[in-house]
Amino acid sequence: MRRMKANARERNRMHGLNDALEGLRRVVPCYSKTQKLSKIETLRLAKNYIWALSEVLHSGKAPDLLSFVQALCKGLSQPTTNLVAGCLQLNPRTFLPEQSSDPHLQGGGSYSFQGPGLTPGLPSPPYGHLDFSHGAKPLSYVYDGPLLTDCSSPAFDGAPLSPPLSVNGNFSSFKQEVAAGDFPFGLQHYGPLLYAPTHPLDGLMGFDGHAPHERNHAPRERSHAPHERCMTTLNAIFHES
DNA sequence: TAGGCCATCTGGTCCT
DNA sequence: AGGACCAGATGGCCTA
Repeated sequence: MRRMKANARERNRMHGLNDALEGLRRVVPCYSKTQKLSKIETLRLAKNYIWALSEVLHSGKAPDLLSFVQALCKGLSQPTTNLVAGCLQLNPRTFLPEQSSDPHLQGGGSYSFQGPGLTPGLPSPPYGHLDFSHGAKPLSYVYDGPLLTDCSSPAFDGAPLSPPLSVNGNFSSFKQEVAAGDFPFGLQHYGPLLYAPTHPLDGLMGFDGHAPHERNHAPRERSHAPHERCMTTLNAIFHES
């Protein structure tokens, strides 16, 4: 009997852990209900995302899109990298050195974006890590197509991405909390690029089409303090640049 | 079929 | 003593 009770507690505990992880999935880039990131990839992407945003805050400058995506993808598996690239409507081959024809990407060298990287002393992921020999590239380098997101149009030439993903899944959980012009983390900087709608929040529905209010969340209290200060700072940074 | 991912069970350890 | 936390083992499911 004690063992059964302990098992039930452990089950509940793990469910709580999974719920928290699902919450994390919703706030990192590329949230999709149909193509869920694995637990480990969710944690890695979250770590990269935090680091990339911190870097933006620290530097006070808006990063170019390629640097940002590279930071996000550092240490991620190839499928997850494809997913992130697909979310941002980029061709992963344009920032994966082993797949690029760019002479700058050949002959080794390390990507100068000193991201979170691998924890010293810990084994490398089995799938390797991104190793860039070039610095940031202008946006036109990575993407020369129409800049408006249209999930129905081919965003890149044949790179496998199934099912099609929308960047709009990103930040979807903030939709109910953020007013127009107050987009989290200043990403309205990329509005014309990433969001087809004119309103910065119009595109926040993920491609699998659930609205945040459909989720079974208890109404959350808005926390104004550090979160909003952060947003304000980042908004200012993106607007200035 | 192998490998990745996951949920669950289980026993050990630590904390209250 | 009981609960929380952790890591190892196991089996199921899915995909390449």
